[in-house]
Amino acid sequence: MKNEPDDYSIDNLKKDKTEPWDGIRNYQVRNMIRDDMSIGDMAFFYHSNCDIPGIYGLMTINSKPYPDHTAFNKKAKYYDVKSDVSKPTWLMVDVKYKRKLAKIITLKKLKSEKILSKMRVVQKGNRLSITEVEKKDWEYILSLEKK
DNA sequence: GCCAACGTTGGC
DNA sequence: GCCAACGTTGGC
Repeated sequence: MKNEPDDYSIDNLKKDKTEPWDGIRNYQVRNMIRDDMSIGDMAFFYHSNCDIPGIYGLMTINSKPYPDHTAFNKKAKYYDVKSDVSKPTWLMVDVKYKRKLAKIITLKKLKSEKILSKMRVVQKGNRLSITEVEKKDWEYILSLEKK
């Protein structure tokens, strides 16, 4: 799950413990939140659009999907006039801090690993802020932390 | 800051 | 329903 550290980083989450992952305004990602996420699922916290893009920490999904109320707030950055309170377009989940990685797994590193080349996050033109991680890739990435 | 890639919008 | 124009993402 990507976020810009200038906006909200792994250190912010460490301090806050849990946080609503709001601001998703992409249908593919919305569907992933709606259909594919369960409480207790693990996720990587990825820093994007920064000096060193990559995986910085681990967190867990800590809620069921629920309406992203920031879409109803005219003053919010991600206000969406088309999302109706009675039938919300956008959803979010709460995430819970687990730990920071001992070593940042950089995007550069991910790209250099042939075995991970099928991961969406390393593919050209991928713009999804949340992408699925297969179990084998998850485990392989965690093994890189210890190298 | 540049720009490729992609999603969304809206005229037709 | 097509597609040009525009906006956004995010690596570099």
